[in-house]
Amino acid sequence: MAESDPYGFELPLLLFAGFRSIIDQLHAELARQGHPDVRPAHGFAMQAIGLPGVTASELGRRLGVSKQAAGKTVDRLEQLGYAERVDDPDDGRRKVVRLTARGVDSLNRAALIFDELRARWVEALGGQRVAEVEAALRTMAPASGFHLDVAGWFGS
Amino acid sequence: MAESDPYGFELPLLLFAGFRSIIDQLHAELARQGHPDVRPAHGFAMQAIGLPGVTASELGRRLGVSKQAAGKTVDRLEQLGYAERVDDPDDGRRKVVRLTARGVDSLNRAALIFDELRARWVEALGGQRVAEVEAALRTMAPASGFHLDVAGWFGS
DNA sequence: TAAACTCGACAACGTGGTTGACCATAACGT
DNA sequence: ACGTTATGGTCAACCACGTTGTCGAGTTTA
Repeated sequence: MAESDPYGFELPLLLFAGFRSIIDQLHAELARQGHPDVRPAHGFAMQAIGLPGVTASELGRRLGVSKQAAGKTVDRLEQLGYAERVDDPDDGRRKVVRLTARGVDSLNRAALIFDELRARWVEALGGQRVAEVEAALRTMAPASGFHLDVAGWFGS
Repeated sequence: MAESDPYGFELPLLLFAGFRSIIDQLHAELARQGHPDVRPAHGFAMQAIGLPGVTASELGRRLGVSKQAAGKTVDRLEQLGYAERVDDPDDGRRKVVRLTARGVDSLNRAALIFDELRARWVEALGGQRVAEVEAALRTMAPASGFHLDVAGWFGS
């Protein structure tokens, strides 16, 4: 049992608050830099698409959602000008989703902003403490291959 | 600039993975203990309702969403048997949302499970390291009064 | 008492998730 | 070579949860 000092429910709250504060700051800065329409979900989807591009089905697998849901996200990204669908010449069924120049730009900027935000943590806490937090989290919750169906996961 | 070791984008991923892993374990255990239908969003809403109960409008304020959205969440909780609406005798407009016995039970169980999950972190990392993580997060992202419109926030 | 505010509800809509169905195309096993 | 199976993309219907706008009923306040 853990009748230690803090209540156990604080830990998840803090983790979420940390996550949310970083993502909010990212998108505020992204908006300032010419990408006001990107939502968190779009950023994660674009990250999953990557430079080589993917099919909608594969995107669904990476994001942990159905291919139909992935298709809808691609629709949205296409409509916002961040991705495009091109026919695969080698496979008549496939349409490869690729990032547009604008999509790549947003991803590059996001990477820089993330580095900058982490630097602020280092400023406030020291590099060692931030590294310790990361190490602790890596131990308890590997961030590899997790699902990004945040909206659906939390709600319904 | 932060051209240190890890890429900055890993930190938010780790924070989210930590949050999600705790919440997922909580709900797996909650399901095992007789509450299979509670979703994360419901838990947060019930936490915001609390033992004294609130009006839907006030709940919306606490959760950072519109009163209509809060009302829908209450509909859902009512339908699941976790909350009920009772007329306020002192104010003909108000209907106070109160947790049912089942709602209170789920909240009590959740508190115990949260403590237990934190204890697992302490087992794996040591009490001091967990406390340091919490302290770091408290510094960077106070968990007080934040918004729980997770689904809407992440998506649309 | 009249005006202003608040609460709860209804409607319409946007976004993103789900399943189920369907057709076109590839890949595979006789 | 050909029929079966698997895969990819899309359409339709539905659900959950958020939004804004409107409205009637009840309270507060000037």
